[in-house]
Amino acid sequence: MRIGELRQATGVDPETIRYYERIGLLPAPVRRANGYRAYGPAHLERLAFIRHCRALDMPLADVQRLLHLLDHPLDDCLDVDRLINTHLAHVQGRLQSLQALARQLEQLRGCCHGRHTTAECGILHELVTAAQGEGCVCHGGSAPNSPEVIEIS
Amino acid sequence: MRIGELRQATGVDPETIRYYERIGLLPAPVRRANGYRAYGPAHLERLAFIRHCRALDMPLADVQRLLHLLDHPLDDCLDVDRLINTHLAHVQGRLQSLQALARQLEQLRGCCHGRHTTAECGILHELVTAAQGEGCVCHGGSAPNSPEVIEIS
DNA sequence: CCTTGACCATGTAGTGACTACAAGGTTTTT
DNA sequence: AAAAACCTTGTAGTCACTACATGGTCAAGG
Repeated sequence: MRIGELRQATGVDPETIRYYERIGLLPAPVRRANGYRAYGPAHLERLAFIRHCRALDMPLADVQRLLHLLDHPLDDCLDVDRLINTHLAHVQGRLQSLQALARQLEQLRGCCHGRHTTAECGILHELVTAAQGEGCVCHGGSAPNSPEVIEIS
Repeated sequence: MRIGELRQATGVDPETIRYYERIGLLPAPVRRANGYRAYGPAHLERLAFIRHCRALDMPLADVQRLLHLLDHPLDDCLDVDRLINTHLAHVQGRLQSLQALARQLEQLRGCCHGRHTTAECGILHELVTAAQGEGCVCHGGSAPNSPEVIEIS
């Protein structure tokens, strides 16, 4: 299959597929006479595996390690267990800080009572005074730093 | 105050402070005779505001907009309300997908029964078959894509 | 006076996981 | 024959920093 057909089958953008190849995550396929990449079912399976791990929010480095373990079936599977546990702890930590975050934002939302100018805006007022006070997240806590939610079709 | 004293006061790294100045988030302060940046209390307040918003996981573009609204007190505060609501919806969405994620990982964790080779590893087996099946996250769902949790001291 | 160390300056490049071009070649469809 | 849809490579942009290289400035100690 060509790269476009692989997209059809997996929903992964060709640019992303080539990116995975560039960083050594997906093995380089053979080429047709015209230079087009020719993928087989093994590529399809591997790409699906990668996307599944990504859907579990694993960093590509972890996916790389899992793929390596898949390729070496005699290795110790304790590594897999450790990796999953570490990742789960990471996710749970982020979950907790996100929950604290949502609570803060919900409180904040109640502060703007639809007045007219930003000078009187309760939210802005809250933000300014909270930034100066001690009881706010940014004085001694940890906070999430996550850009965007991606859609995996 | 010098940039180092501003770090003392806010816990923000000088490199980050200069970065904020470079992208126009923090106004450029006056310079001493030797070229060192000289900050006043207004900078301290503004930087604390930025960090507080960041602790609420707002992207810098949103912080920029809030700072603009702060600088123009006669503007409509409905914009503030909208911004917070949009951001909260975003956070809540990410919270939900993270929860689904944690559940998946917890299930997965139970699949490795400490056997010896990765060929027999239940987790890897689960991951491979799930990637091929229909009932997994990556077939039609959305997944979080967030690198790391930052510490804001 | 000299050195050491801490501080400050600028500019550039790296991170992760893509995404978006630009500039060109190929194949299929109209 | 022309247009469209596809493929190739390479480079640069995203976000919010972070790290480094290279050099200037300043206060304390010997």
